[in-house]
Amino acid sequence: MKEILREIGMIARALDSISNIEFKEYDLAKGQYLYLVRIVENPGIIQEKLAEMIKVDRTTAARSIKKLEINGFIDKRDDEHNQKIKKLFPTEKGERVYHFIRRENDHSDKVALAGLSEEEVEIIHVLLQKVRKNIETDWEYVKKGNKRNY
Amino acid sequence: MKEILREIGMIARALDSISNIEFKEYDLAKGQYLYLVRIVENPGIIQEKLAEMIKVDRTTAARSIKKLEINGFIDKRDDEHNQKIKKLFPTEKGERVYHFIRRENDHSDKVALAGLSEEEVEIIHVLLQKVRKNIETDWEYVKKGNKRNY
DNA sequence: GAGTTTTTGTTGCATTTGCAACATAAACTC
DNA sequence: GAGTTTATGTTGCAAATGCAACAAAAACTC
Repeated sequence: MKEILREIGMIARALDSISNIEFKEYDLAKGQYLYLVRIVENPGIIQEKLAEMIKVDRTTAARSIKKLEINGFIDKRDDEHNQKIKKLFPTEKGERVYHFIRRENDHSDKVALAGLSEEEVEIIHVLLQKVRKNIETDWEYVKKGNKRNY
Repeated sequence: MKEILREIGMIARALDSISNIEFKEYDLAKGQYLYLVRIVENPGIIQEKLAEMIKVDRTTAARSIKKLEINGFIDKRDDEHNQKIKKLFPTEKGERVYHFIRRENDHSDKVALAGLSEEEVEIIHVLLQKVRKNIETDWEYVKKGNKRNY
């Protein structure tokens, strides 16, 4: 069995660690950059969907988002037709910081992909998307309290 | 810029989340499976190296390992020639649980790689190793307090 | 081999994380 | 449309996480 997932774990932890260190400069606490980029790119998204998108616990997302709001990076707005949901939008400050996050993330992407040809980048991208889709099915299944069989 | 790293982050969080839920059955707390598998596969490793291998903060590793010891999954042994280091070894209980972890991890690998051909699995494996090597350089650099330029 | 730097390990503290458990609006069922 | 189930959001804990700061052994420098 090829240990794909161990490699992925190492890469993800290393990157997350780097980002968290680098974003302290913008007063973003651990993990908050994840939420902010998605809110900027998907304005109006609700936190439940955001948690699914990022693959993080609902309650963790709730608290990170609350903190983003308190610190003025995003706004929560009521929906006209649905009283229950709160749509998320970036503030101007959030938009501004977004550009720094993108710059950093793009740099990390470049570093990570150094030495790969364009075709290889294309291939790994496609394959990773497949892997992600494969695994998110199980994630949702297990998160809902179901038991996998193996 | 291909968003490779975002895919990797999603996959890693989903997998980690699944594993943590599934390993509670064996009284392994969040993240502990990471350390245990590496100790079984690299008996005698010291915690500093383990932290580097996993790509986690030294102090986080220290505490996870302490808990693994308290709960009887591993032993810490003194080195004959070096008073400072403590070598880590699995106990019988640790070895036993290791097999369940491997079974689970192998299953996750299988799920993740469903629909990929053997060649594709080989390719993604090779490419991920390259990416991991690329990024671990930066991780060590930033963890030591250096600043990246971008 | 004295002095310096690096390696390895620890503890204190503030923060994030996530499961359980709850609340209520919305959607669905009959 | 009353009753049930699902979707969305929250709060209370208990635990993991990670930075700062410290300690001491080991390795290096001259």
